[in-house]
Amino acid sequence: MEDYTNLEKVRLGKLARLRELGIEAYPRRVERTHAIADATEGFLKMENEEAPEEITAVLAGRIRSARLMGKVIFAHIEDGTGRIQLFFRANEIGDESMDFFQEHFDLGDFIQASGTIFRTRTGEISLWVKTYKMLAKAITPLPAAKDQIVNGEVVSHATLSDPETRYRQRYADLAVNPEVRQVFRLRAKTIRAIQAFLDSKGFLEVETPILQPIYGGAAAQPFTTHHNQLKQDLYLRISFELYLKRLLVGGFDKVYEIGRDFRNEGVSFKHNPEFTQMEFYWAYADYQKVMELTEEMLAFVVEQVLGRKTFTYKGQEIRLDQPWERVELRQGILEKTGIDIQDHSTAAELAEAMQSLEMDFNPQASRGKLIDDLLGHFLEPGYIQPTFIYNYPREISPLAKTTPDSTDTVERFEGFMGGMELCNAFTEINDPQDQEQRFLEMGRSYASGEDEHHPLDEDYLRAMRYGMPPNGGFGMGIDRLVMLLADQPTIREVILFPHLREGGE
RNA sequence: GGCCCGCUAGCUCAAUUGGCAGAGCAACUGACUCUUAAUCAGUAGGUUCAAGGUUCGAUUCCUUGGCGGGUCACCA
Repeated sequence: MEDYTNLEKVRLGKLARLRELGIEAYPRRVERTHAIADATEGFLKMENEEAPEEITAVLAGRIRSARLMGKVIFAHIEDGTGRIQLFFRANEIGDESMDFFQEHFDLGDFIQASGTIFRTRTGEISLWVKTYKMLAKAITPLPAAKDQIVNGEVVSHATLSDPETRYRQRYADLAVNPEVRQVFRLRAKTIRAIQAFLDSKGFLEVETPILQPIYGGAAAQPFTTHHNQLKQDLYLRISFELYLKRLLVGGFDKVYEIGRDFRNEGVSFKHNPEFTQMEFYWAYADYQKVMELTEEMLAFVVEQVLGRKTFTYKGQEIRLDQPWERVELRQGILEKTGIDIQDHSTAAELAEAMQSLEMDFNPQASRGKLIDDLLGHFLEPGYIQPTFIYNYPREISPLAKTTPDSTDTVERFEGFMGGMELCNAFTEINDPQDQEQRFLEMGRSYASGEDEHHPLDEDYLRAMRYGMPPNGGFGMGIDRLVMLLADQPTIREVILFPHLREGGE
């Protein structure tokens, strides 16, 4: 058992005294009649009536502040719906009951209090307490215990700000930082809005395996695990793509999934080892149609979540009330670097041309990879307003169809916003022989690297041989979208329990 | 993985050139019958991330390690 701090020992002493008195500090049952917000709302309604009647309520919540003034006590309690002031006065409840509160209750404890709702002389809606009882004794003090409500906004005067403690003890962070709770409400709303949009367009939400015998659909290192009974190695999925497209073969024309992907790679402000992705696949559509749907979807989601079609991210206004910028990748690179990738058909030539640029790159990289590097370095950070970059190198897009007039460019686009890649989509390959060829090419290029081999998904090819409708596919990082909407600088602020290295305490 | 920065009381932070480790809030004792960062008086609270080194003396300087943050690299 871990050592208790002095502050905790004091509270354990209070807990022990409660037990000596035969008082249950963690009772099973609560007699609450109103959520705090409901009680407040009811009082406001009643106040405006001709013949107001007294509102009696039993409220429950966590004690967030207490002002002990001898014969009178003010305290604020908070539940999931809001905050209200409790008012205790010796005249009503007696000295003994006043002392009992002062001796046994601390900030952070959960309390039940019954009484009538009224306004104090300063106008604050409060509960005039007649009886009260302990609901749960807190042993450890909450880290930030001082805040104030000014014009309905909570102003913290002492706050939990150390990021490590905030992420490791998210419960404490959430308990004391209401704006953090707000981020996760916004996150839930965002996901609901995406579902509402896709549902309204006739998409079916499905669930596909997270434990997969073969991983695929993206370029990433997987996490591996093992099924003991079956003596089988398994991978945590790195994308949903190949399973969702199997469903198109099965006759579902429009499917989507929102769920967790796992990538065994570096961690950064925009990368967490597990992250939430949304992918949809749309039969009889191509990447142009997907682009249009993307515009419509994001405008809808932003409006649903924020109530308007513009928002501010890192101090810049981002507008979803107009069509996205559309830039062909080749043109974009030409404009920003002066290099026309069309003029450099091999990796060596392109690398040569890139020597003059102020940028580090691996001269051994493939042509596609170099083009992607140029995009990431010179274009991506500048796309604050919603922008589609389209027509990508074939060799970094093994699941996308080529454009009609080219053998090395594919019908693919990525969407950018706030200087970040947000989504990725293409006209999907549905020719099984083309797909097999692409897999084999990827296999070769991986084999030339050393540690990585990309397994060939034979079952996926078998599915495609049964006939797959032409389709457009789409993937979007939900965490990044939430970062944008909640104006948060790192992915850790939008994931409840972000990954941290073990230990540290 | 490289580089830079940080780690001091429960929380937020100080500490001069290397010279007795401090403040506000929280806690404890007391006063106070409409306060709201309540106020007032008093008390207590520390393995300064860890280990080692230099020194008469280390929160401070050096080495190694841990964790976090930033950044670069990696991430078709």
